[in-house]
Amino acid sequence: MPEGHTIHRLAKDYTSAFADGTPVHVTSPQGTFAAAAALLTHTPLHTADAHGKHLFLNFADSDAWIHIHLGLFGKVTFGPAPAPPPTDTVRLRLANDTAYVDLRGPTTCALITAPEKQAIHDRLGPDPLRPDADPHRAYARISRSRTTIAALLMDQKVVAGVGNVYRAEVLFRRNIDPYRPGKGITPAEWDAIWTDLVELMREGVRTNRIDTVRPEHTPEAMGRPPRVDDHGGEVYVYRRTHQPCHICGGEIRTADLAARNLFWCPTCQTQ
DNA sequence: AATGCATGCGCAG
DNA sequence: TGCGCCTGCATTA
Repeated sequence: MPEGHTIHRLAKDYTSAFADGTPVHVTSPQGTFAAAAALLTHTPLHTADAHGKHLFLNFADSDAWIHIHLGLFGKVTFGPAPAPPPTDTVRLRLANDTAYVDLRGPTTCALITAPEKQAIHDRLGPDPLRPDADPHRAYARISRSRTTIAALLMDQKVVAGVGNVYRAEVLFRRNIDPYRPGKGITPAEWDAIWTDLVELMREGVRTNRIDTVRPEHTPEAMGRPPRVDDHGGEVYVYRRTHQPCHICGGEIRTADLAARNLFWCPTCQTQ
């Protein structure tokens, strides 16, 4: 689930469901966050903010923030009131008269101060989904680095919010060999990657899934049988190992890169 | 029932 | 580079 688009979407969804000025019932059935929940409960949610894969919730009359990071398998479930009895893995539940939302399995769910929140912003790279993002900051690091562009795109200090799916897909869309060192990436190439990330991730926020296949390459447009990728979006290479490339028909390859699975088409990605 | 795997990340060495 | 951590689901036995 969680790449940056998911988190920005969650910020919107938390806001629209709970930041209406009415008090929110905050609980932590699983227990770990119970003390903090008790401090915040019965106050209204004020704002939600997202930077990369980090989500922040702020409650009225409090300068503290709930800092949430979903990690690899954190999940958030929204539903209408009345909320069902929580299962014992629910780390954080918000509930009001109309809705509830449950958080399970996050790497992080902690109450932090405003300076601590700022420190997180400071250590994250520009986020293609934030209006204040400066892509040149990312390029300054990339253009100095001998690390592969595939690894750099996953480094949250370089770019915030890109995960394994967007990494693989944007490199495919730009025909870029994932193993090229960052310092070989030209300003024009980085500009194209960044522009593509902005477009793809905005679309991801809107649809709440990752679709990267251009209209002219859909199975219908290519005269191929319809296809459903098993993670809920239409993609070119992510988890399509040994399947035919939508464009050249060659086999999609996979390899370990920095403890993650990399997917790419060696025929198309030669730039 | 047990195992493996995942769109993540921080830490030790 | 490898390990642990958070959870749920699919696959294997």
